[in-house]
Amino acid sequence: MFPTVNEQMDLIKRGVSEIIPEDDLVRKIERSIKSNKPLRVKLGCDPSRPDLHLGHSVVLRKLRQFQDLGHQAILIIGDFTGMIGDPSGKSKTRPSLTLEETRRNGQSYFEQATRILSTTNIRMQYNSEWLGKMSFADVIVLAGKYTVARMLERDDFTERYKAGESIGIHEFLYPLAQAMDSVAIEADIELGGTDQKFNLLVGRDIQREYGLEPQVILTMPILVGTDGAEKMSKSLDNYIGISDPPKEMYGKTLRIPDELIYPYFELTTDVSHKELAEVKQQLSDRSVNPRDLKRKLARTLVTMYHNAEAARKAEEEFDRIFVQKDVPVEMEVFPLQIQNGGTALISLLTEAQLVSSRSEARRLIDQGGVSIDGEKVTDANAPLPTKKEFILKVGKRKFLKVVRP
RNA sequence: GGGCAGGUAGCGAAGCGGUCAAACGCAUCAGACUGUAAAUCUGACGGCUUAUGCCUUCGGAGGUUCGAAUCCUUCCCUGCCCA
Repeated sequence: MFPTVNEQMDLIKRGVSEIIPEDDLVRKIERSIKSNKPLRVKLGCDPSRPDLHLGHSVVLRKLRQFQDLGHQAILIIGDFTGMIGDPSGKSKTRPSLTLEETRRNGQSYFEQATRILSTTNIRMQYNSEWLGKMSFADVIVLAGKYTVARMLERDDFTERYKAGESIGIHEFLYPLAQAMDSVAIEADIELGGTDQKFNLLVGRDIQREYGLEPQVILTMPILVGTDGAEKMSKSLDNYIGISDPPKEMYGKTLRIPDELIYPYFELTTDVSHKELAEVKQQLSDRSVNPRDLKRKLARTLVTMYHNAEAARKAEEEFDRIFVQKDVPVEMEVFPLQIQNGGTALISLLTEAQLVSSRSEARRLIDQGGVSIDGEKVTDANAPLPTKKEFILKVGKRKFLKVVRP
């Protein structure tokens, strides 16, 4: 029923950053084969930001591989911490989510995750189920199993401590809470990004404390965002969402810096070892225009999350707009209200929400960022064309078809 | 509980009675160049019917002053040291 140990390890090791400890993993797999029992592979999810992007896909894809090998995927929705509200770091005390909201987000997370995961051997659990039942005494007992010194080993704690920044006591509790998830579901393996390494390791210690066999931890590289600098995240707006419409997904991909072409191929697509090596070669000897590799990457991604036809169309549209400098085939239509005065263009820009303030509209016009039917508008007070409809372009890629009633 | 140092625009960080909507850097946006890449250059970067004009901002609330981000009072928040 299960592939052999070697076959399994071969697939599992692909693209991972670390497996700790590797021989324990081998042992667990051997035992799973012998007893014909799937391993429980855990992945924790944060329900406060339910929009999944390629960054999440890296670890989800790894989880999918475990499923394909016949193992059991367990998604833990961290609704408990979501309900408390996590004021850690810079983010001002995040309003706590209600139970309803966490459920809704959890559901949405699940739906998106199953664009990558198989729905057959998957389980989703909310951690409030067990964390919510713990008494204060239970928490103190749990807290007693770890020490401040060990907590401070975590990189970001060390740094913040040295820098004299605040660290809330509850922040020490989160790794422990996460560890309790592993205890509750008796995880065999826990996946996470490399930035999760510490938390995952705490899980091992705490499982041991509760008399369980420690989980094997498996970390995946962190995907750099489209800005080429920071970790991909929605709040930094440097992400490619797995639910992004084809055109957007294609466009965003083509806009990534060249250095990301290889890592993106490696971490977010299924291309074979051979193709990967080829890409690497082509990038280093410049035998292929990096743009073409990027186009291939973009097509691959759109095909994965949509389909080949969508990818073809997205590429066509992209070329149309940016290579031929033409306008999109379809664009949003804005019915023009009756306006008077010479500032109608500014009003139009704000009303259509293409800019956030009138000052911004003026600024854009002054800088040549606005055009009507391909003609740059330089005078903010120029009247709008009187024709029945015209095309407004704002910035590099915002188009609007304006029609008169 | 005591002492000290801080809280300035998305972030970092100047300013310490008028010339401050607030230097500078980063991020961002627009333009040029390109492969809508990178790098580079130019400009913008609180809001308003664009105006050598007005309005709202420098943790909160009061106060002193012709005038406050800058001085005083008080409150809140953060860090460090001592207990």
